[in-house]
Amino acid sequence: MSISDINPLRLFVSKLVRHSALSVEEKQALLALPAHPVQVSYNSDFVRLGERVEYACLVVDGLVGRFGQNRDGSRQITALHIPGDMPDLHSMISPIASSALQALTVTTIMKVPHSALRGLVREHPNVAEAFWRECVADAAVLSEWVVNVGRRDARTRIAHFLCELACRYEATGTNVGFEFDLPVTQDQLADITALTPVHVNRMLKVLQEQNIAMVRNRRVTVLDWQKLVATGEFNSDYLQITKSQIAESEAA
Amino acid sequence: MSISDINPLRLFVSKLVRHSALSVEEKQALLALPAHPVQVSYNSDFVRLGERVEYACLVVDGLVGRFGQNRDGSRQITALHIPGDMPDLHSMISPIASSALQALTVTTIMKVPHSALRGLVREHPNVAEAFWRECVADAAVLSEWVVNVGRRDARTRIAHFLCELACRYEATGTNVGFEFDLPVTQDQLADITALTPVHVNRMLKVLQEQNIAMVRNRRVTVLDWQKLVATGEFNSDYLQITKSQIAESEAA
DNA sequence: CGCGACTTTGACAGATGTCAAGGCTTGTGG
DNA sequence: CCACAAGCCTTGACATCTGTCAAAGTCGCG
Repeated sequence: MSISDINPLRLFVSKLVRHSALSVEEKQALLALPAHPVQVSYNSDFVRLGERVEYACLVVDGLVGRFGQNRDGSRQITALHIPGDMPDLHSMISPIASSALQALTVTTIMKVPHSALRGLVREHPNVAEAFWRECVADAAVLSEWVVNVGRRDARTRIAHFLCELACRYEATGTNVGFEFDLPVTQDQLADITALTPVHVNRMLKVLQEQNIAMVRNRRVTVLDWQKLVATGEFNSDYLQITKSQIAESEAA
Repeated sequence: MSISDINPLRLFVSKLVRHSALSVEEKQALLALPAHPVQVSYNSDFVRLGERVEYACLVVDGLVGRFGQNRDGSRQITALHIPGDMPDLHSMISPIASSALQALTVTTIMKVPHSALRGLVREHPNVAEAFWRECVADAAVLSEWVVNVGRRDARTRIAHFLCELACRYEATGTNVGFEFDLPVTQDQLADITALTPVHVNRMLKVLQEQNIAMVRNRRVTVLDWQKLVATGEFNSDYLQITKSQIAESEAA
């Protein structure tokens, strides 16, 4: 089953259910949200810094990065979003984009009008709370990224990122196991980890030589999950996902 | 007038009003929130990682850091909170602390029970929205910190931090101008900027030699604001504060 | 086949970290 | 009022990690 066969909103609802209890009606209202799919091409900004947006985006397929930029043009990805994520859910509350969103590969998103989101939230305060909680969860990830980029050396930093992504994919139930897609160039990985592409390359080589993980052809193969977690100093608590919650969300 | 003479909740309300329109009743309800002051001593964690908290904290006086930690014990401050901030407003929605809070100096906080916050929000959905928006604003700062720590060199990074703090203090109206308190040791500054204390010291020396800013005796003196902004590559947009909004909030 | 984008590698440079010693403040107790 | 201790700041010498530059190799695609 390809990811695109799933109702993309369903993925998002599963994600909400991981941290918020929703009634049947609330879930149905969410699934009934109007949304139209848009194909976004590789490397294109589909939300620009400072722009006022009228809709929030749901990632259906592909990968979306939130970008920060420097005077000298060097880029930093401050958040990475996989299918089922809404990278700018917060825009429904704060519609001036505080950073740009870019597709890191060919990706398809769905635009969900703010008007619909706001209507939904007005009817269902509990959903508002779930949305808010979702924003808080994203902030926890941001906070961990500050630590990652600030205080861990290159090899550790990359390992940590791979762990995070593996867990997040696992939680969606669509890309499970010790092998998953990472449709990202080493240049983009450098923008994620705040390293140079050359150094990313070196560290990936080391990770492979040490039989920890292999990144090749836009695909990650975890060779030794224990070691990867250890070298990444990874503790998944900040992601607020647990196996049991995943099982529960499946029933959504 | 000392900062502690102001009703601390008033500072917080002013902050909300910067981005959210609140009615008179809503403001009054906020100001009527029960809260009792607590003195927190230097370097003490008053919220621990993983702890379930029953109240959110309002910084009244002093400085609070949100901490991330590494296996090797090195620390990273992921957010800094000044008087008028609620460092863990989000805990009312997500009560398991995703990181520790520590006082960086002798500080006084007020504990506001979640029950009261949740009651208020139930009565006033518009306040819920303001709270949510406040959390989003905090996330925007986090995002900027990822860029700062990830992509700027040491001197730039420190300059950027000083600019941010100057603007945030200015917005509160309590610590205005080109000189402000920064009751923080160089070790703590290192934890904020993801540098070593030694290197922080070297860079502060450079900033002073270049007549940009002086940090001495827990106090910052901006020698040339233009230069500081330039060397920090600082653009205050992400803080979502403008002079006009400050004026407006004064009327709150 | 050949072009373009990406990856890989080596040699070298530069920024920041590490270690260690000494100087300055500040507060305390005699 | 002095002496001392503790914490903080400052500095220098040196180590290390990561960045820079440049060239060659690989891969996929038109």
